[in-house]
Amino acid sequence: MASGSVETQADPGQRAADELFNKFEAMIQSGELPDGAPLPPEREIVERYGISRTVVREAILALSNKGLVEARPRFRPVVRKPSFDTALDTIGNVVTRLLEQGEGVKNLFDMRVMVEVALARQAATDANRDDIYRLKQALEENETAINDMDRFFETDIKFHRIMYEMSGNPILPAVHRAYITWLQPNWVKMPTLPSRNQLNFESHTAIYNAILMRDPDQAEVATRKHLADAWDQINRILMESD
Amino acid sequence: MASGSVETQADPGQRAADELFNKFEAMIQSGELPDGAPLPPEREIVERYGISRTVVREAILALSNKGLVEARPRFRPVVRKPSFDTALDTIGNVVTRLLEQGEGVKNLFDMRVMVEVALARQAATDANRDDIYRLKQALEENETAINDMDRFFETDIKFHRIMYEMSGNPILPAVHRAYITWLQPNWVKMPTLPSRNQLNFESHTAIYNAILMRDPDQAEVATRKHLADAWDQINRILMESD
DNA sequence: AAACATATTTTGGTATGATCAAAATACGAG
DNA sequence: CTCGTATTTTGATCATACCAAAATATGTTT
Repeated sequence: MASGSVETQADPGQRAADELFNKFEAMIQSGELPDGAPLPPEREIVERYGISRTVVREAILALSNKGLVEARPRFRPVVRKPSFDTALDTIGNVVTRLLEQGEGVKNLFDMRVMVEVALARQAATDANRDDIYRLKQALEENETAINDMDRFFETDIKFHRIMYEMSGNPILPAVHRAYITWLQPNWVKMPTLPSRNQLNFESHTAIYNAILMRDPDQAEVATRKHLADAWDQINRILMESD
Repeated sequence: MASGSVETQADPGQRAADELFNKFEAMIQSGELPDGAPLPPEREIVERYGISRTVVREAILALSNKGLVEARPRFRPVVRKPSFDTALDTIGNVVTRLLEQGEGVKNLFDMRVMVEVALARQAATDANRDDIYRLKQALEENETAINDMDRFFETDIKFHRIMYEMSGNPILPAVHRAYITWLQPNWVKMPTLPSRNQLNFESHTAIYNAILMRDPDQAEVATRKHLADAWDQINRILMESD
């Protein structure tokens, strides 16, 4: 298995750019380059490390591609501390392409259903008073927004977000954001009607009630129904555009 | 708002390298550059598109960073058709760093539990004869390997993999692979004993039986217990190394 | 003729230096 | 102090060159 005894720690055969990349990655990780700070000018890096600009650019490119810094075309790259969010952002492009083919969207949506069902069950079992309060809050906001398309959209997402947050696992809100980001484009084409808002609000209520009653099975049923409705609507749109 | 009349379709402000990147991405997507094919030499690309090598390199760099091609240091980059697997590979580095801090590993593990519980429940509800046969097959392989550490390890993973595959959703096997890849490093330090293998095999059996009995609740219980055991062992190791 | 060793050519990685346009900054007028 | 303009920085791109490793061609041995 092991190949040699070259002990430059990781892999010695790496290019200079990789080495620089690692240095910056470490600096970002350690906070020496705080979140939001701009990277030094390329030429400065060049002389500080005694390497060519080519290498510097490639390293920065890599940082950018991996989401460790945000680099708008002509601007100084800005540090973005890595998080699960940025990690998911990084693969956004690729995922988007993947979704375009075959059952892509359906598969991702199914994953979402799976996760949300699990969250609902978990909530029904474990949610504490505070969680439930927050959920209720969101539900009420949702209700007051039934006639305001934009706000309903927002509060709808928020209700779900709280479900993800209730898990207490910081990975899950990131997953939620990813679902939103990746599935949204398929949603927006959908004409929103107040009647649909009303329906969705009722679905949310059903989920909330099931959680309140500490009934995982009911929470699952309500969640499935809610998402199945949503899928129906999406699906109808997708069919039309084919 | 709108700046100019530069109509390079999408967003004109992109760098030359991005443009080239997109071209290659399209070629990969369309199969014009089939999976496994090496990219043309840099200098050839240079003259074909009339751009500088800098740009070519940056574009290739980006392809590499995003996982669309695989580029070992001194070798010609090789096309790797994007898939959920490669997408997850892409963020592997970052995720690994993220896991190192705080409750990272625990959080990812909890996600895994959540997903596998959902899979087990789903399997108990939906698994068809063929699925169950494959699972049984894996279970038997698992049993015969109890005294062979390496093979047990393999068959252990395979058992779980089949659970992920049974979902019929191609995203899930990719997720499984990601879990394995990201959590593995924390596992390997763990001394494996035949007695532990025996225990794990029994856990697998319990899950299998619950699915066979079409009992989602029992499938959930068995899965939770199995993974909780695994976590106990991991945790013990992590504690020691602190 | 096949296998192997060696000489050539190709090609990726890196370094320099230069140019251009846009961004950042300094500066001066109102 | 604010705003517009002149300077300076700086990112993006290009052209060229060199080196070492990889790919390939060539010749030698069995």
